[in-house]
Amino acid sequence: MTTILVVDDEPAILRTLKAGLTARGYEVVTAATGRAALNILTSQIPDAVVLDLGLGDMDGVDICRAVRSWSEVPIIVLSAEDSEHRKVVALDEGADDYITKPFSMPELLARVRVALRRRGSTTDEDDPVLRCGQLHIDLPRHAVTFAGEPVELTPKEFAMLAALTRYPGRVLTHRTLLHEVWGPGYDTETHYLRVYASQIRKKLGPVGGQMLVSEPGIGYRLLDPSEE
Amino acid sequence: MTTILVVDDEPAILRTLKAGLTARGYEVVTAATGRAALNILTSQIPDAVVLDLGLGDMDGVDICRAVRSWSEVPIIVLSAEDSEHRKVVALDEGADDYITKPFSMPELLARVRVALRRRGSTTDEDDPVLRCGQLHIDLPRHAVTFAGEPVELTPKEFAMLAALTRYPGRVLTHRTLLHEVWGPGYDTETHYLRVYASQIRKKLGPVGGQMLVSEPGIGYRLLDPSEE
DNA sequence: GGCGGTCGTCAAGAACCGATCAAGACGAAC
DNA sequence: GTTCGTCTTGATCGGTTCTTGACGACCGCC
Repeated sequence: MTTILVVDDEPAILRTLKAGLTARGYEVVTAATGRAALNILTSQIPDAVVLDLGLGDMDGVDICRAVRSWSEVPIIVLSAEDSEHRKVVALDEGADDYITKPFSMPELLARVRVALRRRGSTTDEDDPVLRCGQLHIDLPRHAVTFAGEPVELTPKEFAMLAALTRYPGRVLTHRTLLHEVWGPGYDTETHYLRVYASQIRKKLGPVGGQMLVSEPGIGYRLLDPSEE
Repeated sequence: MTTILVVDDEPAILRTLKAGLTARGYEVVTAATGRAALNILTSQIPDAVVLDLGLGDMDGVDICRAVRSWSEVPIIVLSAEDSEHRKVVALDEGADDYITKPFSMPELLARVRVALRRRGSTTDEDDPVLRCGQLHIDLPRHAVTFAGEPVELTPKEFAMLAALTRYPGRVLTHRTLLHEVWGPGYDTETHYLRVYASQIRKKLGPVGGQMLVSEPGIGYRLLDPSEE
């Protein structure tokens, strides 16, 4: 879910913006004061910020500067002033875009899309990898290694092991696992689990295989060595 | 040295822009036609582009779209038209900003700084030639070579191979590939992928063909020799 | 010790998926 | 309108994976 923080002290504009953005499927968080906005931005960073410069309690430019000290979240500034100097200052202090009121909703939405597009394309960090002891599961690559050695798993085997690795050390019930891997309607096919548990253990080798333990009558669990 | 490409067919504006940007220490390259601009952009990618939409020989939006197929260079669009629809289209087709003429030089400079600031933080060197082992893909020219030998690909084949080469060694899911090449609405047509994977392998030859491997049940992947 | 329940392993058939070939549909260029 | 190249769709083959059944091991309980 893409979340957008909208900051404006005029309830009418706030309402319009929220409606327009929500209609496009964004999750909208609102703030009516600069203080409230900063509070939100220190706890959960949204995917973009739409910020009215003319707030009651503080200058929008100060908010830009403050936010920029800890986050690169795109900021789209709205302002009633068409002052060139104001624009330049806001843009230089961290705003990514500056729209002069009155603005059109389609244009604002287009500029929001631009801001989000950029964010999406630069998410070039390393893959999120699930770990449990020597077991590494790279979800986007669908690659599994144990003690550095690659492990070849079939799709179902992979799904089952990934489900277990998501909650290291915790028991997943038969039902939960079947639901996760086979989908609904397989709640009673516990035999599948035995077969796949066996194959996974075999493929993980004599050492790794011992990580996958069954809790009789309940389900399966992946031992988390960091907890022992 | 920071280089900016300025595209405008009116000599007077071109001169003004060049003077303003040069005074701020940027290296300025100019083009008076869309064709000239694309020529420059296929060989050396500047750090930012200032593009007038109203060119004599082609529509600026088409330039945006074309450039976006191989580069993420920031594009700031200038236009005499204040049409909302035009703005939305340009922004959605790849423009990063849209300024309506007449504009002020300080504002333009501020927006150029915003564009460059972003680029600076995403150390994302913009090479229009993708490489993966002996495979070279020249995006702007739609040219592919393997081991120096040219490979003739159809548009769809090219798009699919380019998508894979953008992430060497990574699995792209069936969904992702279909989305990338055929657009939304083809999520289930995995047969297309098999047909095209087969054709690409054939055209890459016995050696190159082995680079394209399928991850059963998941998607396809281009082997990255530098990783093995 | 016998018995029912659960778990683990093995193996075979079925179902599915991927690769390839080939023919028809479609669209652009002339 | 014809021709050419590309895209789409169908058919088939070979291989892998999934499902299913059989069987033995283990445990707690009567």
